[in-house]
Amino acid sequence: MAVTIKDVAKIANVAPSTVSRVIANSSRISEKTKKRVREVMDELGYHPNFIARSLASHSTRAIGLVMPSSSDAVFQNPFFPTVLTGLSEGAHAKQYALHMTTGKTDDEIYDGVVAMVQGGRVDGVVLLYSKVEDRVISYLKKRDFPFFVIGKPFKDDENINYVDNDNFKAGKEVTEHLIQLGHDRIAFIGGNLDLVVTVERIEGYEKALRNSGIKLVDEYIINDEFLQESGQDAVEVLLSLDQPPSALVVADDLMALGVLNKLDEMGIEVPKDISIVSFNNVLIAEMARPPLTSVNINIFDLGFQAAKNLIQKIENPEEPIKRIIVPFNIVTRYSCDRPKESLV
Amino acid sequence: MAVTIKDVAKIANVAPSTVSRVIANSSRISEKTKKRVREVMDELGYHPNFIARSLASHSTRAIGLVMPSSSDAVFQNPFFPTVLTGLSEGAHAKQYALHMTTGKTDDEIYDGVVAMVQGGRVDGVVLLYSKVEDRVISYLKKRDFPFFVIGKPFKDDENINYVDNDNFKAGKEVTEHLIQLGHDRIAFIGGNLDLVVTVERIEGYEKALRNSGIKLVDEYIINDEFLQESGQDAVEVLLSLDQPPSALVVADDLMALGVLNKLDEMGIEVPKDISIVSFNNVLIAEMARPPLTSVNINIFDLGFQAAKNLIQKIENPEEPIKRIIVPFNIVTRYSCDRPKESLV
DNA sequence: TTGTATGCGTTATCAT
DNA sequence: ATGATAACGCATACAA
Repeated sequence: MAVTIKDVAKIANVAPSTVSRVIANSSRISEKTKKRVREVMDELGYHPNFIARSLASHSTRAIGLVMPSSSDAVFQNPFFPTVLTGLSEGAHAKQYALHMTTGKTDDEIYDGVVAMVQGGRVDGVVLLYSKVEDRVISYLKKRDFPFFVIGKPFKDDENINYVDNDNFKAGKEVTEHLIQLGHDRIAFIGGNLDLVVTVERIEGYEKALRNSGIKLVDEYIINDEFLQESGQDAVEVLLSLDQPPSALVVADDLMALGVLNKLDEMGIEVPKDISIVSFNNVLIAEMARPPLTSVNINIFDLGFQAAKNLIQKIENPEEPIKRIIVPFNIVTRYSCDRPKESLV
Repeated sequence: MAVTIKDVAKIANVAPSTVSRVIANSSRISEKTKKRVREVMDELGYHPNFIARSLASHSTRAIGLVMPSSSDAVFQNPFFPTVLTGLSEGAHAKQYALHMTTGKTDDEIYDGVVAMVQGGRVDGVVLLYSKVEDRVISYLKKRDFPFFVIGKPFKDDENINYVDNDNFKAGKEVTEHLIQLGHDRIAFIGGNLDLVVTVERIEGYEKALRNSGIKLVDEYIINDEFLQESGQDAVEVLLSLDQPPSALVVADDLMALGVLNKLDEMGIEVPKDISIVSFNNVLIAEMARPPLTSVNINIFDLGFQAAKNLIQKIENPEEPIKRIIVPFNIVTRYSCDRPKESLV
């Protein structure tokens, strides 16, 4: 058995409760006693037992992470490690640890969350956006358990804590960027329509077009999974139109890479023949040829803010519902240019 | 407060200990009682408290993950989420959860591990290879705490559980692949020499050359961080040699992407002018232009085996030291060809 | 300022 | 086959 509070107490000639108070740095303990006790702790290599502490104090100093199903494509996206880094630093700053459950199906995930929460393993939960949200969210709400969503929830978003970008605005600005360059045939290649992020970016895109008096073309909007293959398919469809677009708004860098490859295959040059802007600004945006103009959504901050604010909520349950909007900025690289007069 | 074992006991008219036995599905409880107790559990929505259980049973059913420092480049590498997926599935299969600590510096990481272990938060630990290993490993060994390393440890590897590929063999086969195509001016662009993986791949590379009677050229071996920029620098140096190489072995896909970009800039075509093979076979290997021939090291399995075998070790402390070698295979794509007679 | 006693929700050891 | 009771290691209300 490891050294416990009692061992320390015995050697320091104090009561266990005194040791406990020294650990908590209670103001009601004399400095002299503190010093002596601390020396003994060092001497014995004492470390508090988190489990016992949790049981007695009803607080674990751990926050639960609900991942998308591990079979999901999101896992392959560089978005994921980055947001994790942010979460991790946000948690670490307040001495919290991260606790993960995963599952291959939505049911497994749900069960994992329930076990984690009811089992008292965590003090709060962060949901990395995915489709399971519905059940998990309603469960957490019913239990009145502290949680934050990264990305905007499907519904009831006034009553749910979340951290997100202003994706409408991002979609709009990115489209305006292309309009300013002179484009008026702008297509949108997006992700899964079940995701709020996709819908909002499309709406921003449409708003920008409308504001500029450019008429919307239904065929210019294509949605599919956040995968690179779909990027490729989309390109084929778009470029076989009578009036192919001269610019593309692509909802994800990885998809944009697929688009880039397909265009290369077809002998179409970027940005000479067609312009591209994408979202997320992960490493590959920079490494693509040409380097992609991309919206930096500050993925790290998304995670960091989620952790930070969740912990605030945990430590102060009276905190009101919060919706944190992380700013974005467009990182201009070399994938956009003025339109050519004709394409193909 | 949540519903406890006592509440269930009271309503089911049994002792708390009986309920506990029902949860454990003890064979010494009659089916009739089990049924009744279970009904009450469902009725009340009972879920066992992990914390209390852990305290009493000295087992947390959680495994700790030691990440590289979050500022590290590894975090940017797609290797990371994939290995995490493997770990997660391996853990989940045995109903274990994952518990993460991270830190920005090696000291923070070390402290995190100590707190996690001494605090009794986890039953075992998996180290995702990094440079901190030294202190952390010696601490864990001293405490005789169950752990596995992903990747080969720096030293003392006969006494440490690890999961790894045969990187010597991989380096050798990949080089042979190029030799068979007719190359004899083959360079190696590797990662940090502090990493065992780098050293082993180089040794395999050298072995292959020696076996074929090709003499080693010092200038043909360049080592740097696992980053894309270094890939670029390396290319400049290599191609300015009197006898520039006709083929490159690159230790990581991400680096290879940097190499590819640089070559593209210089107007050198792959694989016509120069051939490339790389390692890890992450998504970008497939998405690069041209798609890269890469060594599939089965990253998922690295994680999965680590979790699985660690849990075995936890549940059966008598298990001997294990060294698990995960097989690899070369995935041939379009980045290799026969050498041209002259380059530049 | 410090000590004593009790409880947190389980599991485990004795009994019966 | 089941019940009573003592740990597990710590926090805290109450005493002193």
